Amino acid sequence: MEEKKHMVGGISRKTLERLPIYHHYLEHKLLKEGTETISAPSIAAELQLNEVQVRKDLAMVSRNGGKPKMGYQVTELIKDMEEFLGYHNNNQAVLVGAGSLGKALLSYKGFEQYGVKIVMAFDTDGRKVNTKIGGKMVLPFEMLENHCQRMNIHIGIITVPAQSAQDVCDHLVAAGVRAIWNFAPIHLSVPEHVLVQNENMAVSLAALSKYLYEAEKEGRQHTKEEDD
Amino acid sequence: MEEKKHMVGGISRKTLERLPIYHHYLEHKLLKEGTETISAPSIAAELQLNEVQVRKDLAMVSRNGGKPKMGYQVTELIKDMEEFLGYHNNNQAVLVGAGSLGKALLSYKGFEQYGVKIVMAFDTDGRKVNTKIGGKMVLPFEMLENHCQRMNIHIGIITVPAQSAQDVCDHLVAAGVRAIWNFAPIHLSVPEHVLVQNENMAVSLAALSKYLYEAEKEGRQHTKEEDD
DNA sequence: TAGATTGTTAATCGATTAACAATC
DNA sequence: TAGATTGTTAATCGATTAACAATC
Repeated sequence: MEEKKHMVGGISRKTLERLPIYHHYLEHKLLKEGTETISAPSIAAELQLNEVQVRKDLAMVSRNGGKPKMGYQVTELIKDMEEFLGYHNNNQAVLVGAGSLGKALLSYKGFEQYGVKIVMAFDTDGRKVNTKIGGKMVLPFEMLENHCQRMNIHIGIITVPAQSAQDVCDHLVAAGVRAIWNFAPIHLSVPEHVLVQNENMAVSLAALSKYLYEAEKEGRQHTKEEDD
Repeated sequence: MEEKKHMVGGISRKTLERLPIYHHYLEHKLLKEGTETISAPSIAAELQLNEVQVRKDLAMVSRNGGKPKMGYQVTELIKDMEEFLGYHNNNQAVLVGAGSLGKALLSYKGFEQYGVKIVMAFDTDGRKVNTKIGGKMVLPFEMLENHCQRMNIHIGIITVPAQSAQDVCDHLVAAGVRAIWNFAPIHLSVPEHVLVQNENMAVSLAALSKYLYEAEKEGRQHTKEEDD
């Protein structure tokens, strides 16, 4: 019964994160240069990744594999990646919390390409309710469960403040949502069958800032040593 | 000379990501319950993390450590975390690309708490230039280098489309920026001394969607087996 | 004291990287 | 053929988890 959480369909989360980067690179490369075949080492060099890592990732998704000396057919590789990533899946998602971050996600065009479509939003703020953002209706929060159940929606996005996030989460779960993308900076408690992915914007920037701070501290020390 | 990239000031990236979660939990707990001391095991239980992991993380940031049987002083622990994370650093950042994502980041209140402040934005779109978003001026892109140099800004945020990202990145580097938070879904080439942190919204959602898809596929298989 | 909790050392686990035989 | 590239097995590396002695 126990599943390995970091593996999904035999593929690691890390690989899954790299695939769209390859995909974007390949599409662009193809469009610009019309290259027909490409090798793992050349991708690795371009994206500054390890050769073996790229080879393994590609081996993971490629149906027919590559040919020694030639590499992979670009168009075929792109197709295999899209298939693997579920570009054609058309999963529907709802968003709760039409604040500035919610608005940005509603307006963001990049999701549909990956097979996920945000179909509507919910908010408790009367001024936002019944407006359209990014072409999607913002509905009153009370209608969440009804709509999600009727439309059989399995993905929920939480962009409400921390204090209401758990409540929103509970309603999403009650409405049958199985996967939650959480932007509130708190830990959500959910039943075992529900997936939660946390995304904390502030954390990312804080980490970057901390890195910079430490790097510059080390830099100053080096400079000092050199001055001696 | 070679540095371990995943370590910064002796702390791993993973730990750095967990610290703000502890911080938020502690502040909230303190505010709500007025608890004076807290133990690593109780935090671990609440946040569904491993006990040892929490203990190690806390040992990393805590100045005076905890007392056996008692645990940590909550207020002290909060202070140590803030100190460690650089809440009081007041790093300045600029953002390039005032599209919907850029707007959301400009309006987001959560960054300043972590010691980072976005002070202005740049865009090439004449309709956006000289407006204010989230209280911050949007200036013409041509003024980027001048302003960044004069204000000695070291953090840049890229929220432009993929095709202009490398160009924007080059300008930021030329302007003296040392750390870049990149939302464009491409690999940026930068000099060795510049830190790049990639953030791809679509990838996160794609990964979640893929997980869900696989989980449901497995679920269906189980159901089938049970049906037999 | 007894026992909860700390801090640390050792074992495990996963992901990355290196090494290499197979092959076009 | 020779050599670039693939796919895979083994070694390394980091992060997580387990075990345990120290201590209040």
